[in-house]
Amino acid sequence: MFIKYVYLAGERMKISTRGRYAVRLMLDIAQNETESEFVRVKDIAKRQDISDKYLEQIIASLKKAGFVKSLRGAQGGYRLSRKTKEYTVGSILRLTEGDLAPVSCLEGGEFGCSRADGCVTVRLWSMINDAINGVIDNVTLEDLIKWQEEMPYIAYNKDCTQK
Amino acid sequence: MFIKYVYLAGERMKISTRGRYAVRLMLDIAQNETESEFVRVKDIAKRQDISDKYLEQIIASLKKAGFVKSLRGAQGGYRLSRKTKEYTVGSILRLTEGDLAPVSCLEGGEFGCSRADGCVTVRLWSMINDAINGVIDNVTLEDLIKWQEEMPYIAYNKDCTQK
DNA sequence: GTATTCTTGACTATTTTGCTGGGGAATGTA
DNA sequence: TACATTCCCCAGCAAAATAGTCAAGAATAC
Repeated sequence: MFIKYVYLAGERMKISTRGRYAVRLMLDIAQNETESEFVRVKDIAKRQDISDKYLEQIIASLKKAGFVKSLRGAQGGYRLSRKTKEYTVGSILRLTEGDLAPVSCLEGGEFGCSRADGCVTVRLWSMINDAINGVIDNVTLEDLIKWQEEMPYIAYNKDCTQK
Repeated sequence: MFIKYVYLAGERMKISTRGRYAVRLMLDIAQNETESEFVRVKDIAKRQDISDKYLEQIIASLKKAGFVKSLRGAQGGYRLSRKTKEYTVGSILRLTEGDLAPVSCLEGGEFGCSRADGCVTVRLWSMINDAINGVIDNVTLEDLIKWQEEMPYIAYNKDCTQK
């Protein structure tokens, strides 16, 4: 044993697999559902190369929020409950990641900070927050699909092979 | 015991205490150093209400990167090695938080993803990345100080009472 | 010489992440 | 009605990251 600890970059300010998988999940359903057919988790799992058990867990929160409809039993599965342009990426991410504010102070409610007005740095965090929201609240599932169609080669619809 | 588990929002997409403390630390030094005097960690810890042992750890990486100069012994302490406008918030955060890209694929180098070109979602993560960098790479320590001076009441120079 | 202050490195508790697995309930088809 | 299928719910767990703490040592000013 020569090396005991190897420093790898921290994982802060990262979107977790839950959030990323949720976006891919919704995108997959959007692209594979038909008038008459539901999309099975098992198939999504295979296409996206994600554990189906983990996907089940993630889709549960999407179901709970009414983002998808489900049907049990044979020929069952999931489908979107609205049109693709009605889902912003932000709405999907917030369901699975929680509030995306870079510091808790900004979250408001129980976790907000009462002294936020007097903090310089909070002004900074607030700017970061606005910048992030400016993107995720203005990109919809429809946009993602459009981007994919514009791609001249095979699009993986996988953000990465990595975790 | 009635409640066993309480679900609190996840901590993803959050700037860690290390990063937030580092910004406050630099700001504190900037505001308290003089021509002849260094700023002691102990004093910063007291002013900022952060454990001095923890601050020592954080300032070590700032020292290592040449962001601050130090002097040991009595009357020793730390001071900035450059002008306040030469430190962007991004440079400070990246030192303590690592790369701030929201997904590893974007980091390039060892952690980058070779297939990034073919991913729709990566285009999205990339937009978020640009938005974040657009803020943190354009705000300097000098700006923070200016903001604080503009504040009509006592500014805490603490982003929060919270962790 | 002595008090002070930085410097280094190891250690630890807690939380979060990223899963896995078991069993049950509903549904369509034969 | 039997049965395979599919969603649904809950429990648990290993690895990693976070947010520190602790102890001992080296340099410096007075």
